Amino acid sequence: MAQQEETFKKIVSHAKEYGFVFPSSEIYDGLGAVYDYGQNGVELKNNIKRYWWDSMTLLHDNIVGIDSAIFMHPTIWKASGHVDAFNDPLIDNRDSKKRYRADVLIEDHIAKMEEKIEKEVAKAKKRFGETFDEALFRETNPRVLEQKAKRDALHERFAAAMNNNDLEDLKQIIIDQEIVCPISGTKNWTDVRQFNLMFSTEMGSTADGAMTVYLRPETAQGIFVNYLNVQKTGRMRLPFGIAQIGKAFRNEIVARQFIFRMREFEQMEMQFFVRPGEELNWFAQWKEWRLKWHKALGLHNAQYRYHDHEKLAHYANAATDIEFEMPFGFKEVEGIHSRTNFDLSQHEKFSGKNIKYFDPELNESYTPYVIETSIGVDRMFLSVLCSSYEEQQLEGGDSRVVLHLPAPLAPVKCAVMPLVRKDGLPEKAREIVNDLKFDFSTHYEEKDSIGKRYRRQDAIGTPYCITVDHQTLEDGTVTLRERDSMEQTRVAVADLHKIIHEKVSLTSLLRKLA
RNA sequence: GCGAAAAUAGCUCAGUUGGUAGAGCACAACCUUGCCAAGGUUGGGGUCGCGGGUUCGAGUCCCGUUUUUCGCUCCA
Repeated sequence: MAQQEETFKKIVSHAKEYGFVFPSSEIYDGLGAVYDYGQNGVELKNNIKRYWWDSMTLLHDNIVGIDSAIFMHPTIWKASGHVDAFNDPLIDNRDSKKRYRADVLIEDHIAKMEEKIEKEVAKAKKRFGETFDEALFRETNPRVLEQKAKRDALHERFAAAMNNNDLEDLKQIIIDQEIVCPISGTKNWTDVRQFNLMFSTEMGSTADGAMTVYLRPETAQGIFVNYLNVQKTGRMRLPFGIAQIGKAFRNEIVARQFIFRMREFEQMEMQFFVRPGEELNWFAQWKEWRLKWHKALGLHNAQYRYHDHEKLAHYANAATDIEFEMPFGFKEVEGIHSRTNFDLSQHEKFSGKNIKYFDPELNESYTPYVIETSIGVDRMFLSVLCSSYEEQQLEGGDSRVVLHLPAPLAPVKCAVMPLVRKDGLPEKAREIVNDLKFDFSTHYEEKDSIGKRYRRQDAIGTPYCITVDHQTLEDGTVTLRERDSMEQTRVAVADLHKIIHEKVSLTSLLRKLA
């Protein structure tokens, strides 16, 4: 584990040193949990997005894309449940230094009261045996009734406090009920504080009553509120999907682990609309397809697993994560959720508009069910970076750091370098660059020894290095050096385009999915 | 937000009981070599995270603050 932490640190510095990821606002000491993508990072990220987008929109004739705005009508977040669910009242125990959700503490306490009642009942049952009338006992036993009354009173007070956002009363409940910290066993609590995980800002001038709007905490809602626009204008029939890539924002209490959890992040989401009753079949299908998409990358050392959710979110009737083994353990990279018709029904309720789908085959209207696939671009980026990174020991005691990036994702596809900086070799190399640059991201390098230049390209994961030497001038061939094997082959300049294209184009990846 | 540790050149770090800021790598120019990094010469680059205090004098001691890392906590 310690070694993996070391490796992770090295990956983070490598990402900065080679222009993949920089801390945001670095010259002002940085901004917590916000990062910028550098010259190589942005290329890698764009390539990941392109791979996902094409796999959705090109390979499925029933999936189309949209790009919805980050600002949306605030009521959308009431309908989706984010206004309530993203507001957590938190409380700390001063002795154990542990932080808890105040509402969870109280709910646990209520559950304990429930247990007490059940214990009473079980005890009586044991005592009276077969003749025991459980229903009657529950309604008449004074101790059970007393417990029930206490529980109901607490429940009512708790619900009121939550509804009114009464943080003081939440704390008072914890004090009154003598709830102790499960770790320290003490009642030394701080005040309850509210953490709203949605960023908000004002739209319009404050003079005429500005409206509070939120930066979206997920991109999905932009798809839900547009699904009927797309369905009607695109003449889509169920089942069909809408894909979107975009930024989302969450004011995380603690955001750490590099770009794994950021306050501003990017999602690639596809919402797939299906007939009610068919959702679990489609859920299984997408679960399979999505893992295949990850595995098609053929990442060095990559490990994946499914993690099925036991405790489901309020909107879901099935959910699984695709987890990837990062240096800090298996972590969620993608979520696949069967969201039922929760979101669309909520929007129907809150907007007052009929947004049902008319199914011409069944000749009836209904609210579609939704399967969501949602992937964090930045997490995907991190997983690709981590599994590609290798410190390789070479023969003769040498070592190199190489990124075994899948060639179609690599920020630079090939580097052209003259063996020496004279005899017309630089000019010849420039000529080759000027031919290749229209189709591939191509670097030209003439500084330092040839070996050093190879190492620099290895460090950013460039699949091919093309070296121009004296023989090139005579017979029009160059050496083509492959990143992973370091092997060199002599090829004609005229064949370069075809050879590189075969290896670095997205097409080869996409064909694996078909 | 709580606790612990850290902050000196682009990177990795040294800097003695407080006394004129250093090394290696990297970077730039030139020379040399020419197929798997670290040859030579020269040069650029730091108000030592920031703000106070003690002192004749602070990178070094004291206080505050910011940021980062780790742990706790949270995670649709």
